[in-house]
Amino acid sequence: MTPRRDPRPAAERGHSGGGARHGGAPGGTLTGSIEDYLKAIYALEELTDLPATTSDIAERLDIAPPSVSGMLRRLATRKLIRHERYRGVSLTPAGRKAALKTLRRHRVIEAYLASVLGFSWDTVHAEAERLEHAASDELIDRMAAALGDPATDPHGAPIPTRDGTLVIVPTQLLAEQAVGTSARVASVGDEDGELLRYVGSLAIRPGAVVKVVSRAPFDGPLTLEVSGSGAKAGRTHVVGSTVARAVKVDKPR
Amino acid sequence: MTPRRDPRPAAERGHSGGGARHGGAPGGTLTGSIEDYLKAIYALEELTDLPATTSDIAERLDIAPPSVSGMLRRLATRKLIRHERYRGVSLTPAGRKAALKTLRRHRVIEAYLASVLGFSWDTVHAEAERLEHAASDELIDRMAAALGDPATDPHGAPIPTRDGTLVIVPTQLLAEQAVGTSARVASVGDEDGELLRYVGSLAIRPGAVVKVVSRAPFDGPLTLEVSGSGAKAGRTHVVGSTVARAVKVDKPR
DNA sequence: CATCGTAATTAGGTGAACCTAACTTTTGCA
DNA sequence: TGCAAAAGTTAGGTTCACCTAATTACGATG
Repeated sequence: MTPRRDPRPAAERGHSGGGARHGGAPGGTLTGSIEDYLKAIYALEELTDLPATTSDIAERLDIAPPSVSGMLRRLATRKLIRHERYRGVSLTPAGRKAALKTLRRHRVIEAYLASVLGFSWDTVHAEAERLEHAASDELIDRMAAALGDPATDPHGAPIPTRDGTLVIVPTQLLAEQAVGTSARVASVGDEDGELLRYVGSLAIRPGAVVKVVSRAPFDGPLTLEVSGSGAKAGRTHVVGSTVARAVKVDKPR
Repeated sequence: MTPRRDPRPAAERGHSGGGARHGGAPGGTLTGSIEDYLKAIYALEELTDLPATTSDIAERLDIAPPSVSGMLRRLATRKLIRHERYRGVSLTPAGRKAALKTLRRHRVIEAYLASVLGFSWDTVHAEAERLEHAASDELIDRMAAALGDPATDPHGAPIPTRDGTLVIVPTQLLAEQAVGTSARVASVGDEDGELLRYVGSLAIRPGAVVKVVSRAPFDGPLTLEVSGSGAKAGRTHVVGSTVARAVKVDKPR
């Protein structure tokens, strides 16, 4: 029960304000905040294949644009992003690596919570969002190992490997499937819990096979028919055009 | 994949600096920092049955005394402690409740990491120290349930229940046992990983029965003999006077 | 090609949680 | 009982990550 901490000259302890207070940060020296920015920039780059813009990042993180500008300067100083003033930002290799590491943390945690601890897929995101900044590499690896190193999280999103590789299986938006064809749902957006509860109730989840019955123009809603033999099989439902990504199938497996 | 966050008038978002940025804090509205202070104050009160002093808190948290003074003022404002200037601090019922909640988080996490994910008892403390501020009540309860609501953590410390009750089994320091008597180890301090590896290697852990062979005066080291039938049984070892708490036994169970 | 709207930045500010240096209160001891 | 050492507090400063208001750059359009 003896505390007896190290008697460093006190000038060398927590010293710098706010952020990560305890020395034992999980990954490198990145604060949760920085990890969130990198994740957002990564996601935006993925989405558009173009440099992420200040206002997109701001909207995504629910932060005012000037705050983003300031943080981008810091990230550029740390060599995590390239930033051309008034243009946009893109991740450096170091930044991408950090982003993928955080993404791995997030998705491993989601998978573990859902598989082992019985969390529903609409609640894992919020929980993972906080835990991903506190969990050590060791913990993440043990959770992943306990699941047999899963390839995807509960929403179907691929989990980057320990060495930072992300296997991207090409998918299309369900809305991009030809009307009348069947497709196997690959993934569903993970952030909107309400949406997840809704599509879950329709049995639209990764692995489900659905047929696109009709599609309204201009990104309008889709009408889907759930295939297979479940209780919900054969029912048709109307959903938004961006709910899920999918791969075409010939025979419903 | 549509982010589309709430378009509040922007004056109502993260607004206040540093601390907990996203609204979804796990417990109440307490930051990790505040929880750490309350835990420390609780531990010091337990230890001495007297109000905790500024410098004790400072030493325990490895923070300069003036920083503690400042934080104590904030904690008093929030009605979590009572603070008499130049005297000391004691927890209010609200503060004690918050401290016990954090203690529960910490110990449930330790127990889970050790039992389910195979962490060694000398590494769980550091991991729990970070996770306890990020885990939701839901997660803690599910982890506890997965273990059948354990009564103690891997170091033998009691785990407060969901409703904030802490069952205290009276124990004495091993050093306080009469020489020649046997005692069952109840708990070992959880913070010092190196110490834990050492006493672990001697098979001194909760449940182990040891005999106090001799004791040097003035809180000097103890000589112990490990009872039972393990590989280490019968060996004698010399350890510090504060390594473990124990209860006397007549027949080694 | 001037202008106007939007996006991005700079300027200046806040609160949290830390720090050191200087000062005050308490306490232990001659 | 008096006074010095120890403990605690105040004063003033830093960094971080946010904010609003004001300004500047860009790019589309008449």
